[in-house]
Amino acid sequence: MPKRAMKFWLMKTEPDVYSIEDLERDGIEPWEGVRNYQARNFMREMAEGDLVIFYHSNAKPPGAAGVCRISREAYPDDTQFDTKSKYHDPKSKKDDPRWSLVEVAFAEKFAEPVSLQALKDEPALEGMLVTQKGSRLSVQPVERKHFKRVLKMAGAKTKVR
DNA sequence: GCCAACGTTGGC
DNA sequence: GCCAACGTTGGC
Repeated sequence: MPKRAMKFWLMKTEPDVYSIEDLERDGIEPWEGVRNYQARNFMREMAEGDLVIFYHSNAKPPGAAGVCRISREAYPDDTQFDTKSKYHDPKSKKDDPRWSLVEVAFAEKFAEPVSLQALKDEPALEGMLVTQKGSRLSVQPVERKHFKRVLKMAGAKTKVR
């Protein structure tokens, strides 16, 4: 079977909790704690090699901080069964896990983050979910043309054809 | 710290 | 199934 075409995503994180610098240090990180069905469903669509804009929310300023890629496709998030975890979900069943995670691998940290304001000000990014008011979704699909534009704005090393 | 947006929960 | 109450996200 041929591999499906690469897809593009955006994942949000608060840099106080987990930043692009943390990922640069760690190399690979299991993306624990997503507890939103829409975000979970997008993670389940991800395949190894997909590229992700690493987005800093609740930052000064908020914006795109770098790039990572999916290094392992979705599997059950163990923290849902851990009563000591803040991500514990008492309603999730071992034989039918409710929450999944993917693993992401560091690709690059932008020399300068591309701020949310800059994303909003770029006409070529019209329609990009993250620029829309009230968009709270922490895992989002990104159109190829939008992804490429963000890379260009960042002067990124990562190249997409 | 405020608050708009929006997802989830639970009573009915 | 409706919807009010509540909780969370995340920009500002």
